[in-house]
Amino acid sequence: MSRQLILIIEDDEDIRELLVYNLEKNGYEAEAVESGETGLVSASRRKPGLILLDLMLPGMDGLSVCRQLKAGKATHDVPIIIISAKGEETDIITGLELGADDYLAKPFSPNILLSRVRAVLRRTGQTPPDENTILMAHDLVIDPKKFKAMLAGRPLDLTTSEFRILYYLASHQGWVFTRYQIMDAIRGDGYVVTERAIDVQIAGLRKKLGEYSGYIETVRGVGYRFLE
Amino acid sequence: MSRQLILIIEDDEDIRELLVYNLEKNGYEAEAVESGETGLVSASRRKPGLILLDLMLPGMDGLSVCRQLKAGKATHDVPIIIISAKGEETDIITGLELGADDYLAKPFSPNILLSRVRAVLRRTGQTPPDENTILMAHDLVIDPKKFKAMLAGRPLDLTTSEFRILYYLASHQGWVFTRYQIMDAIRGDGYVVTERAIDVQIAGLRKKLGEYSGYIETVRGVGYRFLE
DNA sequence: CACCGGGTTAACGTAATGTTAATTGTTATC
DNA sequence: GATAACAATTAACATTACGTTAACCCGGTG
Repeated sequence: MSRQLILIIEDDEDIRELLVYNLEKNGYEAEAVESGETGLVSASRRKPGLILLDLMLPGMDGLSVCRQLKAGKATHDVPIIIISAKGEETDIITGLELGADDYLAKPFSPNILLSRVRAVLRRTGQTPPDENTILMAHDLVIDPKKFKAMLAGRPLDLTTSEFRILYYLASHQGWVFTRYQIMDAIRGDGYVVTERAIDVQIAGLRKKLGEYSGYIETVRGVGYRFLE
Repeated sequence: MSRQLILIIEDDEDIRELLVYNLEKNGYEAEAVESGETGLVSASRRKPGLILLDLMLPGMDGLSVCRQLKAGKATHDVPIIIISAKGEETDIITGLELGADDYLAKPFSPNILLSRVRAVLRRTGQTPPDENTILMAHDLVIDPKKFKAMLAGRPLDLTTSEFRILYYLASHQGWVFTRYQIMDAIRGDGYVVTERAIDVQIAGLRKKLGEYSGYIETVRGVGYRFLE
């Protein structure tokens, strides 16, 4: 395998240099651009093995870039690590839902950066990315374009919210999300509900999953996760 | 990296010389002062890599020195090892809670001294992990995003509190924590419980760690620490 | 308007977890 | 080796978090 190219989309020059320096020192090839627009061009031209994407960009914002990358034929299976400042929780969640693989909170140390990079590359290297944005997890197939989910071959009749919850959880298998993270993801920022409301949704989902209800695990004191 | 400077604040001349001698013999640069006041000045001037601080000082007492060091902009991330005579366990605990990294009970052997010094210096060289980095320690892997801990390849079934304690301790290997520091870390500041309550949690953890229960060491009279 | 599907809440039972207090075991010190 | 201090352990008890049901709310639609 040739050296991995990592594309950095980040407007802050210091951070850009820090990233390039550390990645190159560790044997990666790094290219840095400072705007979302050039990032998109570069991504489809050079097909990097990984993209580090700042969410806070002047002009075209990070989330749009993320969306476009995931929509582009040439780039939709390039893994993305989101870089974000603190207090951008909602954006991180949206980013993850859009298909980002991980995130990195500023400020971060070189060590953390590298371990994340390695982890993502290891993960995505093993499982060659699938054709569409269709998500497959165990016996579950979720097609966000058609808004349809199939379980072991039979279609699942889900409400919109149920679908979104399932998609959100399943798109990050094994990760635990708090009830409020889930709510943010499906209803938008700061939507206020009782914790029980989420439980009820989960209960509905599980009922429809039938014998596969175990796909959604509850993590006591924390939240829920999709089985890994 | 240049030679590490170690600042010693200790009024007893014999001990001071013993320390300087042993440290210099092992390649460290050592500076010794005999009062808290001069210690503070020297600390902010020369920015040592480590401070050895006697708690029993004439004039300004050691705990105040510790507090000031931790309050000072230039010195607050310099690691501190407390030196104390026996029977000052209360002071050790306050010192640790003020932010000291470790302690050394008099009388101590050169070997112990050096191993503590090395341990602290090694630790401070590495960047502390943030809330969601995967942690690896010995045969233990802890993934806070998945809320999952693996021990020698097998998943550990922990309660939330156990998980938090383990993560907290393991993310600062070798660090001694008082029972209340541990509680503060997992339940939030000022949560009130009996000391025994923490012991019980630790006991549960150790049981689940099985043959690896030794990962959590008890430090008599002080608290607990994760094996280094 | 009345109905319907989807979503939320409130109430309550239950299982899991955490805490206490009492007992036993261990370690350090004289 | 006796004593005191501390830590581990146990079992009873208290608390918390989750799951579930049923009632309610709301917007859309016949």
